[in-house]
Amino acid sequence: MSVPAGRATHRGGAHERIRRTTELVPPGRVASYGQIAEITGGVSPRMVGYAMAALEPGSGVPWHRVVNARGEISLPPGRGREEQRALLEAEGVSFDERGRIDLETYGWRGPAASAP
DNA sequence: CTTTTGACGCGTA
DNA sequence: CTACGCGCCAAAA
Repeated sequence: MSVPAGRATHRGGAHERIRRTTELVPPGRVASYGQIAEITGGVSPRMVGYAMAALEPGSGVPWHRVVNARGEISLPPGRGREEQRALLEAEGVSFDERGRIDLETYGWRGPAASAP
């Protein structure tokens, strides 16, 4: 164990771990920033947002499946808000009149839900 | 080394 | 329902 100690079990960028957790979200489902943070561990919901903001186009990360705790798209208009909604609707995710997603229906159940 | 820049969540009124 | 404040931390220049 030649690890410097401190930090989580793995080192590397916090963004990298967040990115990996985000990639676990299956199509047609959405996860909140807080949920991604909780699953990643050791990071705050804020950090997830910061990590998403640092993503590059074509990174392969399903960033569009990350929404806020209310089931709304957090991106500001003109910054990809419409694009995120279009991507989600293409996966079968429905929005209500207020532009919100029912997390009880489309919310991701966590990595355990993907594994029997 | 310092400074800048952000895609949140939650409590309280 | 709205509004405001606080906590939180990293990566890039």
